[in-house]
Amino acid sequence: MSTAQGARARARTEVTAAIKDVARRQLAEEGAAKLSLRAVARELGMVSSALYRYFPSRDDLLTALIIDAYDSLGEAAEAAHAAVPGADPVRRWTAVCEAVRRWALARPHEYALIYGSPVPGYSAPQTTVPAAARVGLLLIGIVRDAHGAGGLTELPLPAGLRPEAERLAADLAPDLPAETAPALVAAWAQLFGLVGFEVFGQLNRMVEDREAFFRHATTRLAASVGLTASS
Amino acid sequence: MSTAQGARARARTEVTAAIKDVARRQLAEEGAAKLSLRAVARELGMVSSALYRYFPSRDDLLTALIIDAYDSLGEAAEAAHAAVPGADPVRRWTAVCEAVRRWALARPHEYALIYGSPVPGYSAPQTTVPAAARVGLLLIGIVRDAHGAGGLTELPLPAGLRPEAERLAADLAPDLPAETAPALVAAWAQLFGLVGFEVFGQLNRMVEDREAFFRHATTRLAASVGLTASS
DNA sequence: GTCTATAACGAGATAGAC
DNA sequence: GTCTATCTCGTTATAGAC
Repeated sequence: MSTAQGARARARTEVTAAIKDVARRQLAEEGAAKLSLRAVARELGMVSSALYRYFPSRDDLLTALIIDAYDSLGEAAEAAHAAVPGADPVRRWTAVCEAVRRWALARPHEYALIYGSPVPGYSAPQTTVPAAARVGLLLIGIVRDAHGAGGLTELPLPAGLRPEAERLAADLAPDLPAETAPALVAAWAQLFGLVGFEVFGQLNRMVEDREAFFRHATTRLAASVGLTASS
Repeated sequence: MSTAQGARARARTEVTAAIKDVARRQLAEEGAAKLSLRAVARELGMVSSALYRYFPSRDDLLTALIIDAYDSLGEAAEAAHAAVPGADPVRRWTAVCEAVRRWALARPHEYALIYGSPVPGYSAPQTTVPAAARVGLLLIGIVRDAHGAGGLTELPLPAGLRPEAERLAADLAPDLPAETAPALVAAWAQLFGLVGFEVFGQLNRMVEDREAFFRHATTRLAASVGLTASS
């Protein structure tokens, strides 16, 4: 973070990074459930007790890896969003979705860590929330911009969902019409359904041109939250 | 299977079932990655080598659990489908989606086994494919019936996706319009995105009335494959 | 033939004494 | 920080009971 750090502090961040790198490799080979401080220490030529100076417990190391993964994904999504020229919200939406997909395909094990099965015996602390929210906030921002430009389609909202929609909207996007909020949450979950199916192999032997399939599906997702082209 | 089985065969199926029951409990407690033949044997008062009469390897036990889970889910979905009175395809669609959701919420660990992160070092054999396909085939059948009744909405199909759409349609539903096939696969993946987000806790502290949220989202999924009410 | 139990292998994790 | 004794694991060979 800060550029001016003493040699001691720099050494500490370097060792911390090395620990996380090795842990990530173990994640890929054995899965998060078997992540073991001892094995990480062995691979680093350290003794396990030395690791506790950097991470107080295995769960804290896991938490750090989870936050890093969310942040890396969020960064990739934000970079893709920023790189889209023009103001077309559908283009921005699909660019973010594509970035999520590419990130997940490049790092399937980190994807599994944050969007796969929960790790038995581990419960993520609140610390992970801000990093986890980045992609969602980005998607909300796209819809908000489109709404500001007057280009949001109206969406259906059954009477039974109205209370929940208003609660959600108050939490997530008070400036958007209430019916947009559940549509956004649903689209967000559905995006990760599409990505997860590809990353976890459920599309094997079924979809071949995944690029085209995914692009079409996410374009229709954009429509499902009220976005229309070049508004 | 066959009702007329000797005492020997009955004993065998009973022991097989007991092994799987204990294994399922271990799945819930430790996760699939740590499923251990020895621990299962210990809990059954058997010796580990005896299990090899029933399952040639740990992976074969895992495979059996996976197939059972897919079949249990498929059965629940098919029962829900059969219980819907009338011919409204949207009602049938949402009933199947609801059944999938309820099944997953009641058995989160079995859900994780089939739709969560892959088990490290394990690769599912082709034997799992028929059981895994049941929910998908059910959804295809609903759309096919609606199409037969002349009640399918037209769907957009970008030029770039046409070859893939036709390949998919030839594989999955030759009697349906080509543009329906990718929409169906996408809706299928998105359904499990919605379910997975709820089961794995991603909706915690966000969506409260999950019943209403899910119903609305799956109703809109039905529309995304071309279904309309009471056709 | 069908099953269970004993014993063992090689590999890896783990706990504690030093 | 190191070493050792003791656990776990999947899997196999073998011998004996029904």
